[in-house]
Amino acid sequence: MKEQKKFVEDITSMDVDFAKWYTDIVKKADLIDYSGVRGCMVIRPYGYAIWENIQKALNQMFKETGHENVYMPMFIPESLLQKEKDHVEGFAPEVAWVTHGGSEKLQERLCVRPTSETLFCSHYADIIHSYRDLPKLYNQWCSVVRWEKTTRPFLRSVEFLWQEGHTAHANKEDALEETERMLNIYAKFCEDFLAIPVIKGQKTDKEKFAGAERTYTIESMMHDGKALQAGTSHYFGDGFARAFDIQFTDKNNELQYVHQTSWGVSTRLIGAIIMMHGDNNGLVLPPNIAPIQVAVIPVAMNKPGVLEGAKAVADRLGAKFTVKFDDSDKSPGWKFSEYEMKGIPVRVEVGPRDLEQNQAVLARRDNGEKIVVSLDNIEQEVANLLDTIQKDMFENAKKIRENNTYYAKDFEELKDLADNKTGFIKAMWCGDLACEEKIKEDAGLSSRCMPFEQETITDKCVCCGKPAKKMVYWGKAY
RNA sequence: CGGGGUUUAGCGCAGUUUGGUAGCGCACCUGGUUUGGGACCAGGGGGCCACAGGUUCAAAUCCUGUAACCCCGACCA
Repeated sequence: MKEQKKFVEDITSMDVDFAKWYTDIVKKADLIDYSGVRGCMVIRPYGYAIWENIQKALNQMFKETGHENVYMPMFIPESLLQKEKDHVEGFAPEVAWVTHGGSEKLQERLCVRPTSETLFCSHYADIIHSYRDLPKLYNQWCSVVRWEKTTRPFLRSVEFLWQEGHTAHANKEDALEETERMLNIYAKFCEDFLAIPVIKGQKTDKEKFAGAERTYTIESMMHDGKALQAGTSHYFGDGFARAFDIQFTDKNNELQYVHQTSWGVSTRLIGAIIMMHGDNNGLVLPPNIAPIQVAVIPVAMNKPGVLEGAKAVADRLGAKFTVKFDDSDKSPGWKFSEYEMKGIPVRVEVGPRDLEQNQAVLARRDNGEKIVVSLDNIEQEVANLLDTIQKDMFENAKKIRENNTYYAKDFEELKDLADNKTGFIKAMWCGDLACEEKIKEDAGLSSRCMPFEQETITDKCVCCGKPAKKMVYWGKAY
């Protein structure tokens, strides 16, 4: 961020206390409110509107690739959850249980879904019989519950909103292709809509999803250099199919197990937007996801013609963009700060001087620049500006990531970087769990992913010096 | 789950040391003047001082316990 005048005094500066800055924004931009239940938040209209835009864009991409939306129950009988061993071990520590219905104790307790693999599998076992039934490409939008010990709005809460796709395929190749396809969709969505650059790669066995054979991930880097897993796509092989007995008859009249995938992104993406783009004046939203793209503010609106003139500009822009016209009797300065806090990409000021000269002032949220444009082609000017802002925000985010990405050739370098920098560290790895654990233990870094785009830094593992198998991104994560 | 902190009006806080009428700023309501970076004047409304027990003539204040939230670490979308 360039040196930018700070207009809003009651947001903690991000360089003073990043965590406090984050919670200030989340509250002051009216995204959430805390609720009476520990770790659960009220998502307020403005925050929810961002989520609705995320849903809208992703839903379209899912449907274009043949997926259908469904809804599964929120309760999972204990016996069902128990069916896949790795899966239950991964989730058991953080599930919430329902033990009573009214005053009656239940025969079998029900878990509130932490994720719905087991429900989809049990349903798929019922409805898949023939190769003609495949693939099954289902997705659901819902909330899930994980009894997290420490929580932060959007980044980690006890209940959160997400989408989970669950698909069943006739063979390994189709399933793997689906796993990659969905990861690519997530990556495209993050980059094109959220202006968040991501690194695509595979999780190590230690970090992969409970029950998965492979987990693909998109990893992003926040403003403070810490890593955030923005989305994951899992390949299950036929492990769940065997546990849940999901079989079909193939063309040769032989019984086969299906191969499955699952993939999800959550309201955590909203946290990513905040931490990626926000500044000391508040939220900064990429135009492609902002619930309000343009705020039109009349200045000195009791002067003759001003209110009407400004309203006319707002109406014209409203035909092409989502526009907020604010004719409340707050002072213009108050409105400027308020819409900056809320991250609205473009502000249009219309005052007596402007109307006299057939012009308006456009102010960019991302860098504070103001330009004066003619009213004649203001729609085009605003369209261009929104476009430029979206691109600049992405480029800026990329620069932050580049400036905070390091290389380590040996353990000493790795440790030194871990102690003195926050960011991604690229280093070679032999593939042994022991080394991954040692790096976590001694340097405080977790493996973020083995990127699809591999580089060769050295031929030896950064930890043990044995021959390296993969280049890995390491970092401190949210 | 460890370590620290907080809890008084919608929000942010003072008052607690030394017990004695519940306060300030912002927000809110009414009327008026204003408006190019969080306007001003006047009037007004709003509180079981987190909860439960004690001590006392008297408790926001002292004692005991409980809960919620925040921050920092270990585990996770």
